[in-house]
Amino acid sequence: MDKLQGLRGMVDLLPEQVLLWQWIENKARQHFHRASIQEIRTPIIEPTELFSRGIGEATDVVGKEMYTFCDRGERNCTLRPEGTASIVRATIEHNLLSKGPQRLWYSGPMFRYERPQAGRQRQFHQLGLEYLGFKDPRSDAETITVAWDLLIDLGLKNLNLEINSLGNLNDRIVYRNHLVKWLEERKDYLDQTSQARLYTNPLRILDSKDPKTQEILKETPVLIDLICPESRERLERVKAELSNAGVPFTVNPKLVRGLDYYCHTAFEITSHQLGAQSTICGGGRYDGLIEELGGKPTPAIGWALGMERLMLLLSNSQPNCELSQKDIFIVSRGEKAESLAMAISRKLRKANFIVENDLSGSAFAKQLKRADRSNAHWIILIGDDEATKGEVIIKTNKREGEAQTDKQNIKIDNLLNRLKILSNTNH
RNA sequence: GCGGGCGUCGCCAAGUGGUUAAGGCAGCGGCUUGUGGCGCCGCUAUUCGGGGGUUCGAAUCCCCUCGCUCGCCCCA
Repeated sequence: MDKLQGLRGMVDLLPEQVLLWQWIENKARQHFHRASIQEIRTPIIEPTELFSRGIGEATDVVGKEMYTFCDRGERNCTLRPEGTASIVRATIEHNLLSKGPQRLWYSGPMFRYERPQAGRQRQFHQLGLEYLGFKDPRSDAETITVAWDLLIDLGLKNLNLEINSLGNLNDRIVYRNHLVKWLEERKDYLDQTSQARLYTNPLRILDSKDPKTQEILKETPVLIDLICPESRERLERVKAELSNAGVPFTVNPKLVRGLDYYCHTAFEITSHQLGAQSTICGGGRYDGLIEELGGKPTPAIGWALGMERLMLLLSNSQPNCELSQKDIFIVSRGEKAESLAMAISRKLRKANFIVENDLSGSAFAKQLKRADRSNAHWIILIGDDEATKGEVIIKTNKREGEAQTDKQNIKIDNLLNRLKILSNTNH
């Protein structure tokens, strides 16, 4: 019989890792809550068209990375490769903007069919933020600041924030022509992929990691010099607000993002400790997307951060999320005692104690060994003798250096009170 | 989709052509049929990701395949 395995690029989160995830999720929830940002949850399957129209037909994500299939009703479906399109769809579908601008956050699995590597999986998780109906440059600054503060609060160090302005649609068309013309004159010096990209997606050439291409790009005209006055003003204001907030950043004129919908402000937070996939959080403004998807023209900005990449950084610095502490470990042997242990464990749980009941039926010595390792504060021990007398033995778990511990017999009726007293004096 | 590295027990591993595949941790059982971190003893891979081939003989060599991993591409 062959061993069954999970699908390539799909990763299980084991109990130990889940603790860290929960810790992060709680932090994030606090930050969002305090910034008046509300959670939204949308399905992970959407009509394929939502993404092909929203993200852009020519992008890699849509072109070759989507999990697309037909359901039994012949609908063309896709597992979401990112969150923004879904949020926009839901916002339009339920007319949320009629109540005014929306500050929303989401988290959940995304799917992209790529070759897995460090910081990249086929199912991965994003935590994201969308400000819909916000036009003022302060909204750009606020979203970025929320991301920054969260990451700092999580204990991350050595982060780099880069921002850029992509201008408006017209700016990009003008710039694109400009850039293509300029690069055509130097075509022979470009690397293969960049040459191929010259007419399909020339802006992405700016991102090339090829050293020779990078050398040429040093001289290249940059979009930021050609953007419209409105966009320039916005960038200046965003910079000013970030400075006011004490958030360090650099302007990177070559920062372009892979999804078509971005305009004006674009930004990325990266860490060199991540390997090749160094972006931990990325986003930007998408003023045209809502209209593109059938809503009224509405400005918006948002970002997403990769949970797995965050975990990668956090597992180096091991934050202070402790293993769940246990209050009580119950050891029992014999049918009468075992039944009593069942009843007691339930009673104690109702009183909010964290209790593990040993169900192995193995010898006392074995069960006690397990109790020892369980990190429980107290051990309750029940044999048939005790069960018959209507009592249990309670001991404190051994600590380092202690040779012996007190044990005392207690009537079952007094157990709960006794434990309450003990837990008040003990910790 | 394209490159490089790797794949021996639940985990960490030794072994690089020759009779029964080290060791450690964890697990289980015992010493102690009912009282704990230690110790001692025992058990736990007919099999080296899978399939085929070379050979008298393969975990060790060759081919294919699957998986993991790192990088390219791209993105969070």
